[in-house]
Amino acid sequence: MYQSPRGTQDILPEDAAVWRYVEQRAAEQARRFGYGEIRTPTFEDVGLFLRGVGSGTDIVDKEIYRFQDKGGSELALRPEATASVMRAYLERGLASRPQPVKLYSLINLFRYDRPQAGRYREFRQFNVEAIGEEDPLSDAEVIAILWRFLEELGLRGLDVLLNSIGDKVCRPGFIQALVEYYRPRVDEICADCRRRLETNPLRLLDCKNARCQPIADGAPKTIDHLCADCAAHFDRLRGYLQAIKLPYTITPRLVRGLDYYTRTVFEVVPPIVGGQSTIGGGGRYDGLAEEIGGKPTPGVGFAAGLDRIIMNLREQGCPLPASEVPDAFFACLGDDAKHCAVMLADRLRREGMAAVVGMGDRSLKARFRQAEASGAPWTIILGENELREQAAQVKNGLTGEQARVPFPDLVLHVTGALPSEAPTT
RNA sequence: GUGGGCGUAGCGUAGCGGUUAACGCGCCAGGUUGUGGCCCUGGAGAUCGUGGGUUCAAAUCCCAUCGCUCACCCCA
Repeated sequence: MYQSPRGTQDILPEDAAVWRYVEQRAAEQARRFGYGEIRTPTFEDVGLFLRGVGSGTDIVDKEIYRFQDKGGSELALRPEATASVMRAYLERGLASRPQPVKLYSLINLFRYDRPQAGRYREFRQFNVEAIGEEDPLSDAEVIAILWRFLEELGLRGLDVLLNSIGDKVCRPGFIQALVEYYRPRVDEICADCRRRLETNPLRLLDCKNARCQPIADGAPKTIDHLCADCAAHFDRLRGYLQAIKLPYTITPRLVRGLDYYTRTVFEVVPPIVGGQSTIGGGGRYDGLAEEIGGKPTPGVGFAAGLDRIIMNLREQGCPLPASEVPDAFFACLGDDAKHCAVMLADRLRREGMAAVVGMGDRSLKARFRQAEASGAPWTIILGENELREQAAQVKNGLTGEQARVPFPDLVLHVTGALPSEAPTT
C-alpha cells in the first residue's frame, strides 16, 4: 500500500468544512480592508527564492523542494508567498496601479522540514501583502487584518509581539554594536550563536538556548538604535494600533528568519508557549523588490499558518462548522421507486436543495438507517403505494411527523420547512 | 540535520514468546408482511507499519526501514 508522502495530509470532508470556514473568514477580513485576491504559481524559478528569501536562511539552504523540469529549468515548489507576490507585482506592472496594491492569498507551501505537530511539509497560509507604500498605516493595516481575523474566529489569549529592526541606514550601526557586544563574550555563548555571530548576527537575539539568555537580554536593542526615519515610522505605527485598541507587546529581541525584513516585524503567538507556537508573522520588506531585480518598492505583509490556527481553534474549543448535510433523503423500495426518486431529487436540486437518493437494494429499515446517517432532516419514502397515488410519504426526522405529499407539492413542502434564506436577485 | 517515545481491523484500545489475535465505537444484515435513532443476535473487516534476524515457536525479543509524535533546530 502506498502512503501519503511524509508531512502531507488528507483533508477529509468533515475537516474540509472547517478549512473552508477558516478560509472564508480570512477572505472576508481581507475584503473589509480592501484587499484583492492573487493566485501565483505553485512553483517558481528557484532563483526567486534564493535571492528573495536569502541564502543563509534555513528555508532556502535546507528546506527547499527543488527540481529540474524536462526543459532544464531550475524550479522550486514555493516555500513562502511574499517573493512570488512581489515578483508578480513587478512583472505584471502593478506598480502603475494606485498604490499601495493590496493583495491576499490562501495558498499551500512546501518546506522539506521534519514534521511534527503544527509543522508539515505541505502546509497552508493566509497571506496578505500591501506593496508600494511606506506609510506606517499600511503596517498597522496588515497587523489589524491578522488580529481581527483571529479575534473573530474566537481565539483567546493571543499576543502580538512587535519590534522594529531598522533599515539600511541604521541597521549596519546596530549590527556593529551588537557584534562588539558579543565578541568579548564569545566563550559564553552556544555553538549556534558563535556561528550566527559570523553569518547572521541579528539572529543572536532570538537564540533560545538557556545559557545565551542572560547575554541576549543584556544585548543592545534594535529600537534603541533606530535612525530618525525608522523611529518616526515605528511611533506612527504604534499610534495607529492604539487608535483601534489593538493590543501588542514591544519585544526588543524579536527578529525574523527571512532576510528581506526591514523596520517593522511582528508575530502572533498563542497563550501556550513551546513547540510550533507562532501562528502568524510578518513585517516590512522594503529591500525585497531590489533584491529580486526590480525597482525599489516598499512593502509590508504577513503569513498566518492555517494548520496552526485550526489546531488552536480545536484546542480552545472555538465554534466550528459541522459537516454539510443534505436537505432530503429518498428512501425507496424497488427499482421503479428509485427511478421516480431520481426524477424527484432532480427537481429539488434544481431548486437549490441537496437531495440524496439511497442506493443499493435494501430493506426499508436499512433505508432509514441510511437516512439517519446522512443527517438529512427530511426522509422521503417511495414505494409501490406512493407510485400508484403519485404522492410521497414525507417524514421529518426530528419530530417523527409524517405527511402524504403529492409529487407536484414536494418542492414546496420541503422548501417551506427549510430555514429561510435571504432572497437573491 | 540531532536526540527520546510510539506504530495491533475505518477509529480508540487489550494482548507483550506458545495452538482459530480480543474488546468498544463504526460498518453490513436479521429480530414476521413497508418506518430509522434504544435493545438483542449474527456477519464482514487485521498478512499485528514494512523488511530481515533470534527461537522448536514472535504481534510479543533484536536490527533496519517507513510513518506518527515530543524536544532541539527552524518557522507559519
